[in-house]
Amino acid sequence: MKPTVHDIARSAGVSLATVDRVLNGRPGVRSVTREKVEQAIVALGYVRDLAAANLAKGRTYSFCFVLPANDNSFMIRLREEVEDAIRRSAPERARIEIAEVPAFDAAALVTALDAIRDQGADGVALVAVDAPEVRAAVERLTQAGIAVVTLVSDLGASSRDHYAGIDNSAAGRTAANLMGRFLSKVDGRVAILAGSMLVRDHRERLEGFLSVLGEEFPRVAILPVIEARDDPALVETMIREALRRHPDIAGIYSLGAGNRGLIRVLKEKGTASRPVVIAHELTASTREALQGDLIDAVLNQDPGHEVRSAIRVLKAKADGLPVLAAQERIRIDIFLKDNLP
Amino acid sequence: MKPTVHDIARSAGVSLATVDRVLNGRPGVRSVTREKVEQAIVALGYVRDLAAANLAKGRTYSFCFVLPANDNSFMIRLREEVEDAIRRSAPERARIEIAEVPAFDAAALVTALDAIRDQGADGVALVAVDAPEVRAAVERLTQAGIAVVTLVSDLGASSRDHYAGIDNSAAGRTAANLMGRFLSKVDGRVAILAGSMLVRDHRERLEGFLSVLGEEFPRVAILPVIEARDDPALVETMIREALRRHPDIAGIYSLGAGNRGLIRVLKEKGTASRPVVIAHELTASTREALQGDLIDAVLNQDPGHEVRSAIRVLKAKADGLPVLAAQERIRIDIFLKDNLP
DNA sequence: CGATTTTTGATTTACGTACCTCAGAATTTG
DNA sequence: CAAATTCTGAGGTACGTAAATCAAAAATCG
Repeated sequence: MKPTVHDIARSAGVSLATVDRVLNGRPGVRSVTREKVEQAIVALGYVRDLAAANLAKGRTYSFCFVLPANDNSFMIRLREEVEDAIRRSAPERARIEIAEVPAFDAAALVTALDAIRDQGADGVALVAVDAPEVRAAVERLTQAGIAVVTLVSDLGASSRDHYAGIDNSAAGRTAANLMGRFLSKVDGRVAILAGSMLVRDHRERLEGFLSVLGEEFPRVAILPVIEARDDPALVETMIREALRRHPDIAGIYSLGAGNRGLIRVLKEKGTASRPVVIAHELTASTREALQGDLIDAVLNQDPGHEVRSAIRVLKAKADGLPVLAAQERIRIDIFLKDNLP
Repeated sequence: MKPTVHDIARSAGVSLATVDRVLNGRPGVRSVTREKVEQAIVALGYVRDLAAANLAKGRTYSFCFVLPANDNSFMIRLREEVEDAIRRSAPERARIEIAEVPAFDAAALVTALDAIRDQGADGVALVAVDAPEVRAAVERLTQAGIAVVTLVSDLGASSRDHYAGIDNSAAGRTAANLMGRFLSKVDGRVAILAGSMLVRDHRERLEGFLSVLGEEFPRVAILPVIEARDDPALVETMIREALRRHPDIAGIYSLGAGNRGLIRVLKEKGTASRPVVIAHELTASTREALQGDLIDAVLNQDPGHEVRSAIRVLKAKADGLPVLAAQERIRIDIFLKDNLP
């Protein structure tokens, strides 16, 4: 049988109250006695029953997800996943809230974070905008004992407790590897389509892509990066223009969002004469394009996993427990049309 | 505040005991009263506090993992993951045991399963051998109210509650897609290396591989399947022989285990003149081969995820709760050297 | 109708932990 | 050495649910 506090009290020759004082770091225990109790804890291999403890404490976790008010498919999915989690949070003693902030707006994000700190919470998950003032706001949160997890997009060198998202540099490198091999003996140049170089994840993907393509596939030439602000309409016109001006485009790496526009152009070109295309995020449109042979591969991060992982980590941090790194690693899914879920 | 049994009793105008009778399906409640209580439950949105309930019941889950006594890297990892889970099971009111059975031995597996049924347990996870007598034994388990999850290898058309493993047919198709594209303009034939066609997952991978390669890359010729019983030494000699007899081998799909032997041969050939190689399962040796440019891609199933998922599902089934399908889908990881974890 | 059976209520104990109070013991201080 | 202070013990209540007992009420039967 699993040892309980009673067993420890008996084994250490002290009362229940003293064991409780030691376990919960309350004052009023001589160091000699404290050690006796601690030894008994180790000897018996006692582990506190978290369920019972939370029941006794009447503890409810209070978490807040700060999400950008973006309307691209991915962010919509992400929000839905959080809402799903909220629905499932009832029996898990967790109260999860969503705070929406304007996208790419560091100041608004800071305001939201400070508001959370003032109201109090056990943990915060945020899609980070990579700016010094955001780093400072996160610092204030952790200082206040609030667990902080960055979601999807990380915050460089900050005091956040955890990052629930993919390794974007590895994603870029992987895309380059696939692109290089898919192009194989084909001659031609590669176009890169990004949202904005102001966002950390896009920058990292680009960097990884360029480094591997340069090192391992030096014969593949690269066109200047096209920044289309993740906007389908803008993507469409810019890609159309690029293909017109550079008829030798043999590959396109779309590392941001707004792929609907890209896919419209590809559909016109047709399956046979289109370039090799690698894109990010499995959405309704990229999935359809994959199945219709308009896109060759989609690199994906699963927003459901990211949200659930963030919650698990926030809970663990709130309880002062370690996290299972292997479980919380967010993987880069590579989807071809043959392994679509 | 979350409603409790007391709130329901008050709201339905009955006593706590009656609410308890309804909630736990105990007899002695008129259907009129039962309905009153059930309406109150719905109206208040009551959800039973599982933690408190388990505490009260003193419930401990008892699960058993039936694993083949195989010594390939993958099965060793799988066993380690279960052992890790056992270590972490203390605070989770779960008692997990491992039962080892000879590999590929349906009779032994049946004996083990029946023994578990006799001893009693809440759930069983097994690496299934696809045989009618195993199906029958699983049927007996589920009849006895024991949850059954197949792990890694499924059992066709059986009464198992869940399968914690990858879609092997999709894995084979994906391998074919990558192989076809990596070969690109190269002429030559593809060799397929399998463990045994008696195992369901190998059969499914082969099937998927052949179908996509045949349909989408008809110019790629395929050599007869080499069965090397997942044995590194045997793999080595058979592959060496195949390469000698067919100097035009341009690709190798290794869909089983024993890749150490394959890699030894590849190392001799050298990075430049080796064929395109796609293998399964990320182990120390395949990882090294990937990094050393001896293998092009590794399709992987994460044993840690499989084990944790199996446990989550067994718990849910034991509690009569639904499982989150999206969370429990085991994904096919595609590793190139650029996205190794 | 009374007797019997079924249904319901009231109450208690328990699970393992947290947290509180109060009294008494041990220790330190003046 | 007495007084003040610091520890420690004993006991209780609570969290939300399960499970049991026993008595009372209601329904059903002959």
